[in-house]
Amino acid sequence: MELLRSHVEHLLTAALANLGITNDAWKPMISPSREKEMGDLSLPCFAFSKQLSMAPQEISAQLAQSISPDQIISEVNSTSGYLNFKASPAWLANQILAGNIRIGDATGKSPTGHKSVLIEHTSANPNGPFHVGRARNAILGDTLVRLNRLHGNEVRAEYYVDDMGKQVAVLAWALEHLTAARVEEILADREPVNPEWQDKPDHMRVRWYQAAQVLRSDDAEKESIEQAISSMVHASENGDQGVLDAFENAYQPVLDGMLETLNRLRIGFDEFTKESIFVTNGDVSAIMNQLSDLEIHGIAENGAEYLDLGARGLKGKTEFYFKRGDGSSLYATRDIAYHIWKFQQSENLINVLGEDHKLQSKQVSMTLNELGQNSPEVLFYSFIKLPEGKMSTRKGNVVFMDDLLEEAKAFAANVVREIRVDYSEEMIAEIAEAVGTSAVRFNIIKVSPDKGFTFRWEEALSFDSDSAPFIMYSHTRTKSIARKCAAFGIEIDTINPNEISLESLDDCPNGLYNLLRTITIHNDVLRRSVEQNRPNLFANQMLNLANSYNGFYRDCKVVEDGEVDLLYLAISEIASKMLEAGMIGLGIQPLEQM
RNA sequence: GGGCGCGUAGCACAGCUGGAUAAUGCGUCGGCCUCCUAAGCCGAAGAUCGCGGGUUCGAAUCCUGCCGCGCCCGCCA
Repeated sequence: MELLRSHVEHLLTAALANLGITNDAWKPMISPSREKEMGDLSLPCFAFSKQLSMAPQEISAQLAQSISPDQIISEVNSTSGYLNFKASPAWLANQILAGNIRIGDATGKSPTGHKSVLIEHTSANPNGPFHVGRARNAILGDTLVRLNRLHGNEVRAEYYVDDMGKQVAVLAWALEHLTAARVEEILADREPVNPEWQDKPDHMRVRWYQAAQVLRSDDAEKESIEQAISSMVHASENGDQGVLDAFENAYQPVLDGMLETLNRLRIGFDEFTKESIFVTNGDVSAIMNQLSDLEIHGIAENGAEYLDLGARGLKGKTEFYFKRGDGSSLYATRDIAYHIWKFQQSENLINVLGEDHKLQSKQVSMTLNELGQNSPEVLFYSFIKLPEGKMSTRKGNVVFMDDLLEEAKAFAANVVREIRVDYSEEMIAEIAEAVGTSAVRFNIIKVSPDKGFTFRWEEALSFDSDSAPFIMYSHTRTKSIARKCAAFGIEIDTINPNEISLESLDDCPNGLYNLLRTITIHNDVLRRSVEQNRPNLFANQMLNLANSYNGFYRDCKVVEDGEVDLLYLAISEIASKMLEAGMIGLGIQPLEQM
């Protein structure tokens, strides 16, 4: 698209000069045409009106008159004050066939070196299985990782393991002090564990955690329990290796279970960093000392220390505490140490956080700035609600990701079984797994992260035109065509794009023209999506690409009467590769057939 | 009470670096399988872009007030 833009700018510079406009202020005003019927790029002429004392319609009409179509631009027209440029189909096809449109690779094997990015996401407390709400973080974060790779960035995906807070302490305490029978007795009034997950430690051990939570609020001994937990927390914060080991033994199997769920969604990490490291290696106390030297630093009566971020413009609650009265650190303090370490790994940091972390994140960023550090980019997302209200583990008002994935797979299997009667059960299972997991991911990333949305089973399991299976389906059509052509003895890889005749494009079918145009802007959308950390923009582009391919499929028969149209085949193959790369970028699993 | 975010057809949402007739899916109504996979395609109906004010040649988009919803306002994580 950049090439088209610079060509249009070139044509316009001359045309506008004739009207007496010599500055460049109009250049950023050239934008993709909203009315696709009219053109690819448009220039609104309203702004020239005053300077030229002419009606905008008249200006655009005169400009259209003075610019004649060429190899690249097949049409220049003027409507209601807009000057529209339409790219020539043959030129578009030529660009695409010549490989000037980047297909990309989301696997991270071939970063083209835009920049390096460290993305931290998920970082969920290892105390129980993922529910749909917590999983939004992982899906959003992993998609960001993939899209950055597709864009050519070198990405490292990080999970920050909270291995020393109260949550782990509660879990460790429970595992040490409660028998299985006691746990079930305490949780007698709750839903039992789904037998399906009886061997999955995240589902099992969360029972201990939940039982402990009950005891902490109701039990006669709750004070001594609280004391026991609190002393474990303190010991861990002082770097007590015995306690830290006990914590690890408690949470590691839970974390493994959680990662198994993510793995099924094709979500993985390059590195796990434990919070405790920054305490045991001394970073945290060094930072507390630095913070104590800052001008905006303050001390409470009991010796606790804070920064007065109000002095730096923070509104609302302005004291940011980084040290407790007993001298120990807080979560946020350790987070600052973690960020400083992360900045040593990469200049560009992105965090994925729930909206409940907004204030905390702001405080951390401001403090980092005080220490002369940059602040990370943060993608915040709103929570997923259930029709009955907020998701709450305590009320049993949750949808576990493991259950959703099973449901999605079963639902997909039913669909496949119904419409592909000749498929084996093995094939059906494979397709259903891919469709189910892809659909779950896509349904979460297609909506804007700052929109809180309500989880509904019928929508999560919807495989209609706005979903991953729609994209997957278009892609399998490309595969089906390729197989058919191979059966005719055509080796796709041996086709030389330069030898394909573009003559037929003088009368380009609409479906083909639309596909060419969608392919051309594909990378512009990707760039925007990555730069703005908004995966939903690219998700939408992928729907458009699939939709355009379907139009091409309708209008252009690659194989007809036993004859293969090489131009159509070449375009179909490029669309296929672009679909596949984009699908991997969104975590959708491409299939040969479905 | 204060801070941040959201409010677009019956439902769910896109668009928000200001620009043309507000895009899409579900649902509703109608059409397309002797033709590369119909999980598809084509068409119809359906919107005072929460309400009021402002800036502008032009506002769903920017500013402001109000209303509604969400999140936060721990020496928790």
